[in-house]
Amino acid sequence: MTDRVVRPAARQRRRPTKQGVVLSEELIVETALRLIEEHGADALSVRRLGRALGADPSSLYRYFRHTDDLMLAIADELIGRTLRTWRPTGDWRADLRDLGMRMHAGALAHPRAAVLSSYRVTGRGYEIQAVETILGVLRGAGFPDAEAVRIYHAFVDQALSFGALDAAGAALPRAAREAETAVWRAKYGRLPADTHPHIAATARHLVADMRHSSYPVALDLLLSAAEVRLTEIRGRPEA
Amino acid sequence: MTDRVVRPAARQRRRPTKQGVVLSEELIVETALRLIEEHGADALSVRRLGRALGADPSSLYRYFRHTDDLMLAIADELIGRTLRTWRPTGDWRADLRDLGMRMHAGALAHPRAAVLSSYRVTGRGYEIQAVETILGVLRGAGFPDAEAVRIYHAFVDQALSFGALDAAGAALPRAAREAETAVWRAKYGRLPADTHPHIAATARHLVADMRHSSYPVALDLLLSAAEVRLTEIRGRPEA
DNA sequence: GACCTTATGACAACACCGTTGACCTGTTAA
DNA sequence: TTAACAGGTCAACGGTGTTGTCATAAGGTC
Repeated sequence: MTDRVVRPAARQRRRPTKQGVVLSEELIVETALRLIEEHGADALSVRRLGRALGADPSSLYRYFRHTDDLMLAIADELIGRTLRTWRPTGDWRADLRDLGMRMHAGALAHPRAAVLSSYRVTGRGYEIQAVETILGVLRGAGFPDAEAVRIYHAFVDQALSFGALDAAGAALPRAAREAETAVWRAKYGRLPADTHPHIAATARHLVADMRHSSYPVALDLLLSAAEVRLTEIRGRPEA
Repeated sequence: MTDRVVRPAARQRRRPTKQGVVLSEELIVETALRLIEEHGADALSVRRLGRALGADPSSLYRYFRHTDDLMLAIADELIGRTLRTWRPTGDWRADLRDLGMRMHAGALAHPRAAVLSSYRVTGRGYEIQAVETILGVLRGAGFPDAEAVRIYHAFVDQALSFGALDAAGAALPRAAREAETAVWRAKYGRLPADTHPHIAATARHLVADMRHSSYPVALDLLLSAAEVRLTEIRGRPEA
C-alpha cells in the first residue's frame, strides 16, 4: 500500500464530507479530546470518532496512520496545554509542586492519552522546553548539576507514572471503578482484628484514604527530601 | 442470566475439554501469564486464551465473570510471587526499601502483565496479605495510624507506578527503545548553550542518568522524607 | 449397575472493533 | 475546458468480548 496519509502542509483539496464537515488534523484531535471528556475513555474508537465528526471512519486514515498516531498527536497537544498555563514564581519548591500537580491533572483529564504517552520520549519542542525549564528551576535553587539531574529525573518520572497510574484507574469502566471502592469498604473494612490486626486498626483511614490519589503525598515527600538534601549541600558547598 | 461462575470450592465435576484438558482457575491464570510473557499483552484475549488452553472461549466464563476478573486473578498471582520471597528483618526502612525493589524487579520480570495489573485493586488473598504486612512494618516503626496509611499508600503506588512505567519502556520493541536513547544522546546532548543553557550544562549527566530507572532514587527520597517525619513525630508523641 | 440431576463444556450468534483495497467525485491547476 | 488526483465512501476481513442454548458426562443414590 502506498501511504494514504498526506502531510498537513500539502493538503489542498478540502472537500467536505457527505454531512458537510471539512476535516482537518486539528478538528479530529479536538473532537477526540471532547469525546474522551464527555463519554469516557471507552467512547474513543475510530468508528465512534467518525460518527461524531460526521465522516466515514476510514476517512481518518487520510490523517493518521493508525490509532496510535492519533493518540500521540493528542498527547502532544496535552503537553503543550500543561506547559502553556504554568508560570514559575522563583520559589523552586512551590514551582515544582505546581508543575507536578498540573501534569497529574492533565493526565487525569485525558486518561487514555496519558497512559500511552507516559513512557515515551518524544524529543519534540514542548518536551525539550519542559526539560530546560525544570533543570533551570533546580539549578537556580542551588542543586549541583549531577544532583539536579537525579532529582529532575525522579520528579518527572514520578509525575508521569502517577499520572498514568491514576489515569488508568480513571479510565476504567464505571462499573469496575465502583467495584474498587466497594472492595475497600466491604472487604478491607471488615477484616477481623485477630487475623489482620494492622488492617483492622487502620480500616477507617484506609477506606477514606484509598479513594484519593496518593500523588500529592508522594510529591510532597519527594520535595521534602530534596529540600533536606539542599540544606546539607549548602552546609558544605564543595561536596 | 443466573451467574455462570461457580466458586472454586464448589467445583466437583472435573470434566475434560474436547481436547482433553482439565480446566482450573490456576491453570487458566498460569496460561494467561505465559501467553502475555511470550506474545505480548495484546496476545491476551479470551479467544486466544481458550485456544492456548485447548478449550472453547466461552468455557472460561465458568471460571471468571469477565475479562476483568481474570486480570485481577493474574495481578494477585504476581503479588503473591513477589511477597513469597521477601523476609522482613525488623529495620523498617531497609525492609521497605527491599520490598520496593522487589516489586519493581517483579514488574520488570513480567513487563506486560505488570502494565495491565498495576492499577487494579484485587481484594484477593495475596494483596490483603501485602497490605497487612506493610502496614505492620510502618506501625511497628512508630508511625501513627493515619500517617502509616498515607505513607503506605504513597509507597505502594510509587512501586506500582514506577514498575509499570519502566516495564512499559522495557516492553517496547527493540528498535523503539534504541531510538529513545538515541534521542537523548543526539538531540539533548547537542543543544546549544545560548538557547538551552541548563540542558547544555548538564548534558553529560543527562545522557548517563536517563538510561537507568529513576525508581531507586525516588524510593530513597520517599523513605528519607518518611524518616524525617518519624523523628518529628517522636519529638512530640501526642501530635 | 442403572438412573437422575446438573455442572460444565461446546456451539452459534450478536454487536462491536481497527484496518484496508477499490471506487467515485469534486477541486484545482494548467 | 479539461485532466489529474486528493480525499471521502463503501464493503469487506478478521478480530474482539459476551451470552443464550444445548448436549453430555460426572457423581450421588438406590
